[in-house]
Amino acid sequence: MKQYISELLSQAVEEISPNEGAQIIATSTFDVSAPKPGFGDYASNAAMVLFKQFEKAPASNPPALAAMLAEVCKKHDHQQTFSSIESAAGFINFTLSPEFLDRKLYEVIEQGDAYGSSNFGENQTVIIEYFQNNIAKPPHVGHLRSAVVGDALMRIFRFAGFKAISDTHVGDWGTQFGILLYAYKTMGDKTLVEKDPVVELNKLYVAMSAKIETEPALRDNGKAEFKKLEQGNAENRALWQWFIEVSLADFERYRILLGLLPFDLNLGESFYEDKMAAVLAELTSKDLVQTGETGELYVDLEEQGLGRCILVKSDGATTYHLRDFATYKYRKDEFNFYRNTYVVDNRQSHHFAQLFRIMEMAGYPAETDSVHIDLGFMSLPEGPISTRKGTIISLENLVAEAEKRSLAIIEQKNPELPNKQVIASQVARAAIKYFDLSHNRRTEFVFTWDKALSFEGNTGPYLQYAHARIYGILRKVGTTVKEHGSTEMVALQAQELAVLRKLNAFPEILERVTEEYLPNYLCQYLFELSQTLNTFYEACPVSQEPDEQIKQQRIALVTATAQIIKNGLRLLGIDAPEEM
RNA sequence: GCGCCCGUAGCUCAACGGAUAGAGUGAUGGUCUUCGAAACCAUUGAUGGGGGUUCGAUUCCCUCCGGGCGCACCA
Repeated sequence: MKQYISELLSQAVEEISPNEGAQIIATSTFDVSAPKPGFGDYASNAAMVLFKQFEKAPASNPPALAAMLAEVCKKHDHQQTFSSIESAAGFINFTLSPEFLDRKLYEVIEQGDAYGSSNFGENQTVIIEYFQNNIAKPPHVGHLRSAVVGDALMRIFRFAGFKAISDTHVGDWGTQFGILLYAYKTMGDKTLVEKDPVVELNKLYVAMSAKIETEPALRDNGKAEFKKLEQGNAENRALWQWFIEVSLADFERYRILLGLLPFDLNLGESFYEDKMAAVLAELTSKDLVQTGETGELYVDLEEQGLGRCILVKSDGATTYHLRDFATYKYRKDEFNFYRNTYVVDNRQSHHFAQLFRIMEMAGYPAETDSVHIDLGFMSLPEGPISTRKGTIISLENLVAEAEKRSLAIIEQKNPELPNKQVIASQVARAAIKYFDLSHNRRTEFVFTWDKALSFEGNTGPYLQYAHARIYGILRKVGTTVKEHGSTEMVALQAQELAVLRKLNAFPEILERVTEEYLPNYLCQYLFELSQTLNTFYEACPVSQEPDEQIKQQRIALVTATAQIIKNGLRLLGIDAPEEM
């Protein structure tokens, strides 16, 4: 639609100014965007932007030019897509006609679950790395954002015609595993660990970290254990393998608990173990690597304000930087990606800036083909989340608490509901996930139970409720939508038009999400759609509407709305129950 | 010291350089014998300070104030 409007406008400019028009269109850009309510469905700033480009302006000022352009556009809108094209304060506002919106309505119904999907992505590959868990650490509420944002992006990118590939990039390598090995060997109890592996291993790691704090020399023992692991020591390898096994099984449990898509790849950092030497050699051959005072190898980025980036420590062990270089290269070679993305909190911005910069210096287009989808990180009222200090809220507790609260509400509001448990868990997950998804992903926020588990206002359950109410109506009327054109179109109420306008915007919203990696746009849209819908049926009866034609039209309207809410929620990884 | 992010209503958050800065929550008042009150309606209230660029700035630039994060051998 924006494309169509741009063409109308370009054509109009050329017509108004036969001499300069074509040239100006070729060299300038103007916007077509969705304005605030009251200014039509689309608005363009073409008149204001283009006015000063003219040597001999066809009008005396931008508003006058806007008026001229609006007139010409109207003349060329042969399909009568718009009921009005008007200029106001220099803008040109396009209002979609009820006939167009009505056709759109049936398009939604016909396409059903596929409505909003596109081949926008042209099957290009997008790698999305998220939910980066560490071996031997239970995921907690701080991992939630990466998980739900990454999961939503996966779904949205696939829907938009990209080939999206997920990778958890499991943390299974590095000094911390040396520390864990050292802890297990000196303090571990095998039978205890076998009972509840991840929790017990985490306890060991926490305990050793505390010891190191008071006795820093112990750290070297941990580093030595990692060195042994890296050099292939059999005992360390076996233990490490065991840690990975139990941890991966545990992560799978969490994935299901949160209702996330299965992961395509779980390539741990250790996967790149044999791929680091080649990258190091490549960077060295490109003259990027220097040797430091104690023998460490690094890339100097001081001049670019990015400090130094250590690749190999003075004890010969590799760093995660080097592993990330190998990761980039592996992904590039293996998948020839269009975009390589990392859904990681913004404390790692510096790391990714270094990574992308160095790859650029080595001749890869990393600063354009890779994106750090940075997240503001979550803290608790008592301060930052800290595994060491034990101030963590486990995902299990979070989900359990949410289910408890949602079940209590169901008991109170809809005690006759069948499958209460199932619905309660769908509603609970909706509340938790939507809470994270609805914030701009960069926003830092403080987690509080009551906010994260709210069921009223701009929340996941609000959207589910709007959806379930529509199904309530459809159950009541007992008929489905008649074929388009089987009844005459009747004049629409303001509230009906408001809903139709919203329906039309869905595909454009999805496009924006893929351009900016911001799922909160979709949340905002679905919330506004649901609000518009709620307002609509406060004013317009459906099942009790006496006029059969109006009734049919409204059935189509709510059916299409339910479809979009359902599609939208699905893209966010949220279930849309028909009753709740 | 250097770098990145942020500052919007009492609170929590939106706003692709665009028009009258939107929601939620809270508070107050109203709406269920009429399709589901997890809802709806009404009232309330905000861009940290100062410069600049622009026809137009919450948005871009500079500066000050305030907050968060990172910066050479953790990941």
